[in-house]
Amino acid sequence: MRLLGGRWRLLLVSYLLDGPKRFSDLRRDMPGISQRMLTLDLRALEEAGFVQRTVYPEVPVRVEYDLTADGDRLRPVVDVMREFGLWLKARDALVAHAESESA
Amino acid sequence: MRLLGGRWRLLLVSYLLDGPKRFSDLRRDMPGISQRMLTLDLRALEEAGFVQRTVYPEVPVRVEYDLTADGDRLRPVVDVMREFGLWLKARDALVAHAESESA
DNA sequence: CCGTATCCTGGCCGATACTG
DNA sequence: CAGTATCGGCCAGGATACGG
Repeated sequence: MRLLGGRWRLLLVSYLLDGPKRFSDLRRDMPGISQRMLTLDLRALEEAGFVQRTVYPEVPVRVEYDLTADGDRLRPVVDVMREFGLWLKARDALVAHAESESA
Repeated sequence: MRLLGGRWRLLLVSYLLDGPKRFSDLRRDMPGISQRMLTLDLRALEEAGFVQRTVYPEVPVRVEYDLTADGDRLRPVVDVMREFGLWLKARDALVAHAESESA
């Protein structure tokens, strides 16, 4: 939980599971995240050995983020969390519907 | 993550998966948690419909916490997190060992 | 035994401005 | 394009004391 407990990290990993992404790709995928948090979370995942950062010295510069083999170990975690999240959303929608019926 | 992101909640659920527990049982199981956080997290899980709280009006009073059917849906989440946590711990132990060798 | 009330601290996180 | 620097709000979480 210390590693994954942040608001964005697991979501970030879930996008990287699809393949390498550029910084701007991730910003687009995650509307609402600040540049600062994206950087901080990427750095934390990099230090933990889950993300590989590659800089291509072009102009303008291109930076790619990719999961390492260790990072790919997060796939089952992401999958089960995603499944649970969907179920939870469906359940709460049902509850809300039932309440509007009785009202 | 909003629901489960706290430091203790998933651990709390993992203990409740074994069966109903009393407040004092949970305090024993989770050394380091404050009475305050235990209460707050139990209340949050109760409000979310994952935990059933039962008060037995004896003297002294006995209170039991049990997972609901919905709460039991967290079992796969707990399982996968536990597995990942164990793997991570083993990996970091290996890394620490390798570093002490090279030093 | 099972809490609540109160106070306090650290760090998550966002907003904004600036740079190679 | 891909960041860094700085400031500040807010809230999770801990410590302590008290109550039914």
